[in-house]
Amino acid sequence: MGITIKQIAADLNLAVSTVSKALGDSYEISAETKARVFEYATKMDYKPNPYASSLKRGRSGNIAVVLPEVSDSFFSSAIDGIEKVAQEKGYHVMVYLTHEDVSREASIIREFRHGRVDGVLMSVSAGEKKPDHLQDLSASDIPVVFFDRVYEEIQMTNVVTNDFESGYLAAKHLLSKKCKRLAFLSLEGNLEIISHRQKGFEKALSESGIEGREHSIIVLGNDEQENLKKLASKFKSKTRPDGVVGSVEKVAMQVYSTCHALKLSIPKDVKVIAFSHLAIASLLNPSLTTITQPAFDMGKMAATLLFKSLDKKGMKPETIVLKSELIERDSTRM
Amino acid sequence: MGITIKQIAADLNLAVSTVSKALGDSYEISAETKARVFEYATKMDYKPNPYASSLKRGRSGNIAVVLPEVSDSFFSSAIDGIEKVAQEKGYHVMVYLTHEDVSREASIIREFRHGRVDGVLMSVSAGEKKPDHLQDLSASDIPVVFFDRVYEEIQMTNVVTNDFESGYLAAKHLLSKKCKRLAFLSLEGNLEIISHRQKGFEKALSESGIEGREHSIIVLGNDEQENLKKLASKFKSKTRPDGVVGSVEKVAMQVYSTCHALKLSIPKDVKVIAFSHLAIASLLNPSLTTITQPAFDMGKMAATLLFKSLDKKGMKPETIVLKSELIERDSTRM
DNA sequence: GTGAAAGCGCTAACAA
DNA sequence: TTGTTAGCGCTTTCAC
Repeated sequence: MGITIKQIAADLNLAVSTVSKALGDSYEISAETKARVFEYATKMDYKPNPYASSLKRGRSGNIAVVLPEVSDSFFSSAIDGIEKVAQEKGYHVMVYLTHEDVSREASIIREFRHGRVDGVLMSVSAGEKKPDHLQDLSASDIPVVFFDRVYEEIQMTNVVTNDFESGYLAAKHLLSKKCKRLAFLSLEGNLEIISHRQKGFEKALSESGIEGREHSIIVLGNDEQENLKKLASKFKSKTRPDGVVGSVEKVAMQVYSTCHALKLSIPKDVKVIAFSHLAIASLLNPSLTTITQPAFDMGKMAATLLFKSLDKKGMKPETIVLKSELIERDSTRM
Repeated sequence: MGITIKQIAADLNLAVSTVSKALGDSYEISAETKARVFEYATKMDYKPNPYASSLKRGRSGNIAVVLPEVSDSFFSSAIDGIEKVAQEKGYHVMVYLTHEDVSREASIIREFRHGRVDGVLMSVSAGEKKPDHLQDLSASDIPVVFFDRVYEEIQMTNVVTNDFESGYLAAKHLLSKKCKRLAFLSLEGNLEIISHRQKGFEKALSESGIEGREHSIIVLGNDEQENLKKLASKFKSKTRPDGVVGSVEKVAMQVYSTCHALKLSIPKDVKVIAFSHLAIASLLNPSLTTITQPAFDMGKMAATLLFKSLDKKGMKPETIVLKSELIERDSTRM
């Protein structure tokens, strides 16, 4: 371990507190002493022990990022944004993955109430159970900002995109391409973000006048093999959809796999549009029409809001809405 | 913040040390007292303040993961593996991104020598500067495990794949597909992992008997636009390669972009094989032949080795080699 | 079997 | 301007 303040004090014949103040550039300390201390500290590569400071000040300098997974391109970009802001602010980022497991999420979060982190950024995991732990977290005095997958039951600071509108536009897009039987690929587990997208989707359908029974909602889970089976059977049936909205990236990729396996042509047999942030959407076979969220900016924004409320406690919860963008590519071309 | 040991002691009319020992399940404490303490602690949801323990024991319970980026599928899978092991061990994972910036990497690492983390997992960033900071880090008493992008000058524990052999096989693969002008897409910045792959590539060429001037090494950088320009000019030239080895995922995607833009057919005009961990390689246009590293397992292995050396200090540096797998897809089919 | 006390490294009120 | 001291919450010797 590095040198301590105590050691510096001894070496320089000063009191510990003098050194501490000098390092903190306190007005109480003479320029001369400060210079001596700084010089020596630099020379010895002094860095404060983070845990001693944390203990004393009640701040750790760490923030937590709690996510379902990191291999989704949305989340990895969001981390990028978060990490950037954190580095600028001198904070350290602890990453926790829930893998959509609510009980794991709960036990992760419980750890936070005892000082390991000063604030939490979170995208909640899908799951059926009542999220008491989120209530607890928000009731604690540690600031939390939700992003993307928020939980509206509790009033918190949220960073989201225009999901309802995007779901609406996605369906509209497919309808404009003459699709007759639309399917919305949902994700099991009560995510508000999914249901907003779905409601937008449904609104477009009801406006279209085509009656509902032609359309379908397919609820997929966390098990890829299961999903592929479910999709295959749906896509082999008489009522195969000719237009599909993927509510998250993963399910869109599963549709691609299914169509490849069944030798269905995208976009001829099935048109596909998906909520996705994939940088390489344009390189897919065929290139994928996406509703792309500003993932990096959402991460940055969420982190910025978190730091703001760390600076001055007691900020009012607010909800920031960033816009997603529909980018048409070959998977929905006529 | 939660309740403290002191508070428990007061509430239960015990000494602080008694409570501490009881919670530590010390043999000195009577079963009865332990029971009382445990019960009360559970009821009050007591969790030790991590910084107080850290300060006292000299261990933080945190590990650092230092990576170039998180949006590469190799790294995100590796994080997955690391995080899994860490969660099992009760450790917390701090993520730091260098964005291939050596000086940023250096300043990140410097922070570690003062107790914030107990150990470091690292994949070094590409860069020209002499990595003194890595020397320093390895000289410090904090355990470090390098994975994938290691730095062989210093004897450390490493987790790598069979890069030389894979580079060799990649070139062999292209040669077996009748490619005549091979190109190796390198990454600027002296990464050993890249040069191993390149040396394997070159060995295959020299064995093939085809003379070297037909082949090329294209060195790409961190700026995507620059790279695309460089690739476009290369691919428009007379000496356009008809077989390409992408040394990392990103450059392979840039080749795809370039070919799409120039309307070159993969695999007819150019065959492409790349080091990549993309789950959706099979969904690309065309599906991409890959050399796939066991990213998740490498992360797990690296973390496991780190925890092992945290448990008992002074372990000998070792190098674990995991095997990559060549998966042929359409991008190299004849 | 329990408690008192020192101290991890740092900060901050107070004294000199 | 500098130094003394107490204490953040916890662990760990050592005494009772």
